[in-house]
Amino acid sequence: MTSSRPRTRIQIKNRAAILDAGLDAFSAHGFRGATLDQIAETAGMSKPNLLYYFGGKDAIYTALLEQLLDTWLDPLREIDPDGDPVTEILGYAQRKLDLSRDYPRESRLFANEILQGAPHIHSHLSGDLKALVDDIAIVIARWADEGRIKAVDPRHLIFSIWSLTQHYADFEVQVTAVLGHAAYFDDAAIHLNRMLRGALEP
Amino acid sequence: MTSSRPRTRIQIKNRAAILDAGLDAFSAHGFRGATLDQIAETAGMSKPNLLYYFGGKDAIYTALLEQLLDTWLDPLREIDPDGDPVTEILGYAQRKLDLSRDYPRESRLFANEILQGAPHIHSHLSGDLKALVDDIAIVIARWADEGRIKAVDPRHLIFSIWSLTQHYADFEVQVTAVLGHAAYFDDAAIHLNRMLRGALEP
DNA sequence: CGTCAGTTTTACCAATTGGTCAAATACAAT
DNA sequence: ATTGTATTTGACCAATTGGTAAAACTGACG
Repeated sequence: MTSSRPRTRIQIKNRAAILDAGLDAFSAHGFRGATLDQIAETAGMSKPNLLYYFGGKDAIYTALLEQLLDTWLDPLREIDPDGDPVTEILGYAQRKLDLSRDYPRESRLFANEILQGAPHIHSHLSGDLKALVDDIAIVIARWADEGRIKAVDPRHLIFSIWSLTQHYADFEVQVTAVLGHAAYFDDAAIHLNRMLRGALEP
Repeated sequence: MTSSRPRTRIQIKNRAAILDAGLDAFSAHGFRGATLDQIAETAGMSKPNLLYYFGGKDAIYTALLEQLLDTWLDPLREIDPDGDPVTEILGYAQRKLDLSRDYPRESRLFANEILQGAPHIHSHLSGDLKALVDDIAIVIARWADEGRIKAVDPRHLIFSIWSLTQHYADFEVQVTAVLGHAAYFDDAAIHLNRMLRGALEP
């Protein structure tokens, strides 16, 4: 087992290297498709050495998922129920798009986990995540009732924002191939802003 | 090697069973994560028997991808440049959503392939797919120029429709967990129709 | 210098994986 | 019934996989 917190500098460094290598592997090949040998090599150490820091493949994967879920929902929590509806929703979409741009591997790790049926985080989805979405949905429903945004299904609006923004990380290869160039996040931001504004402004 | 076309009834049946089992496995675990043993068991035959019909793991995967790409783009081709813009675009989105509902495994297979960097279909993406999107983009750009839909980046609009609709297949577990129930495609259709209409109608 | 926890390496293992081969069996046409 | 082809099986294999055990090394501190 892994001690709850790393102590020495070398532990901090090596655990970070392993998690980074694991993120590479798991986000690209999924849990079963990634191998410890591959992770160890990317991390620049031998497999037994890697296993000195993490109890096993599961431990690396679990650590990555926990670390991810911790920060993944923050943008949603930042929505201000007392703010301007369109500004708040567009701001949330922009923050999610920023996450796709800055943490594409994390986005793909999450996508892989969901694609595989979310075996490791199913309880999180129907627990914490559902509760948070339920809260925000009430706010959005109120905004719609007050006529400050167009009528909309709050939960499906949230799904839409998730899909629209995560797509640019998860399907990066396809987006790049179709566009013929790589730096598309600014254009995506303009497009999503304009499109969502059109969909929301009464 | 596999003969180009199956001949006997038993070949047709067994090849279909293998492809179906392979679709289960590959869509859930990706190429590397799926195993021949697993596919053979699901298909109800021994591994050597399976390998009598397909040259190897790659052959099954490739056959699935080709079969998929063949039909995946059809909805896009059905867009009528001379039709009503909003009707055509909303109709396309609806057809894509129908695909997500009726062929979720195929959608996940595609998502897995892209997540892994599209090693098997990269040339298809920057070839056929790009060419087709380029064509449609011209039509959409004209519609926008003529003021028949709001100003929009045509290619990013297509990405948006892809992400919005495929999300309901690829992230099914998450959608179900957050909603608390499973039959959501009718609601999704209403939501997407309303949202896209708001984003497009001038 | 010696010591001792912290770290790394070498050698290894059992299970799984993709795949082969030849023998055995089912089946269709004569 | 017999023959030739299509199909299936059982035995097997080399490579890879996740993981272990113990020896060897490192470096800070008394």
